[in-house]
Amino acid sequence: MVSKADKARADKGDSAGEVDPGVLASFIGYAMKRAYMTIHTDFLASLEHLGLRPGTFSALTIIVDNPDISQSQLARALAIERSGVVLIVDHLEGRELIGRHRVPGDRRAYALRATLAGRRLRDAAVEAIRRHEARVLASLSEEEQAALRGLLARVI
Amino acid sequence: MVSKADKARADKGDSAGEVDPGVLASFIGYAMKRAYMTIHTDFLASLEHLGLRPGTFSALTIIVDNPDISQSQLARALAIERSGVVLIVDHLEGRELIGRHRVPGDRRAYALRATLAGRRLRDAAVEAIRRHEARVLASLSEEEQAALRGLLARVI
DNA sequence: TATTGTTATACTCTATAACTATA
DNA sequence: TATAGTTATAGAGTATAACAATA
Repeated sequence: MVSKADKARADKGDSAGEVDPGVLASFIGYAMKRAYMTIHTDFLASLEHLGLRPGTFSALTIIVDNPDISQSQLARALAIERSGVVLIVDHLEGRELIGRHRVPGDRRAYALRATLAGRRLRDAAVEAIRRHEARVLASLSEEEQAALRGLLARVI
Repeated sequence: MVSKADKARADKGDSAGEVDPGVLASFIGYAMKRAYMTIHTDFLASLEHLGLRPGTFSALTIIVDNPDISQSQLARALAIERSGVVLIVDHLEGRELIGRHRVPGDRRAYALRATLAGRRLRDAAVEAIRRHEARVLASLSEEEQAALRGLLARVI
């Protein structure tokens, strides 16, 4: 059965669903991208109220879990260039979420450490992300989530 | 046993592996991002010799599979703004991979159609991507690839 | 009034290269 | 010579807003 709205859209050649994904649908990478984008959009929204973006959250949580990490080590952990880390660390330091401390014995490097406010914000973000993941993966059972996790790990 | 190189790195605090992923490792979204990035990097490399990027490839293959699609429809299919489509279509048209044809009865819109060269380049890209996927998913059996595909579809 | 395509503009993320100070 | 951090700059991708032509 074709609804009036469907017919109107079909007549105008204007339905989003009418576009054939074609060969794209046969690529597992296409499904991966769509799933990633779906999750990522909700992920962004779930962190927005805390003033965090993916890059700032990742950096903050790694610093919390690795006290006295250097900027170069952080760059490798985030898989970005050191020049990019400077901007993120500037931002986090400006918000007093982390501090740049001197390293005894190497005056080139900084030892990055989260402040109390930084640890608290990280914990709040983790809670927000747990709620986000529960929301986004609601259609999968515990077993299926574990299976997905395992398959993704095998790809990496 | 600790190798000389490992010891040197440990002494310098310089091993990439020494950074604790911490709570990040407990997020399925983190595994998804890493798997997506791994695949995406190889995907980019697999299209480079054809002069295609993800955006230009996606647009080209959708145009091939949907002759006479409009730019607005293409924008919805790619989930980007119409202004972005203009640039991609300009590029593909400049390389004579597609043509902008007039639509009888609506002088506002274009009907996009791939040229012979466009269809051939699309087919070559599909072959390159099939090789890329075989490479990237080599660690998974056919059944596991199907399982991954199904789980990703459920997330979308 | 609404839609199609277009232009101008800006923002985010990331990379490259050159620089300084230290090692 | 090599490394840690910094700065300046540029590129890709995308978004927003305003516009002309057409519906």
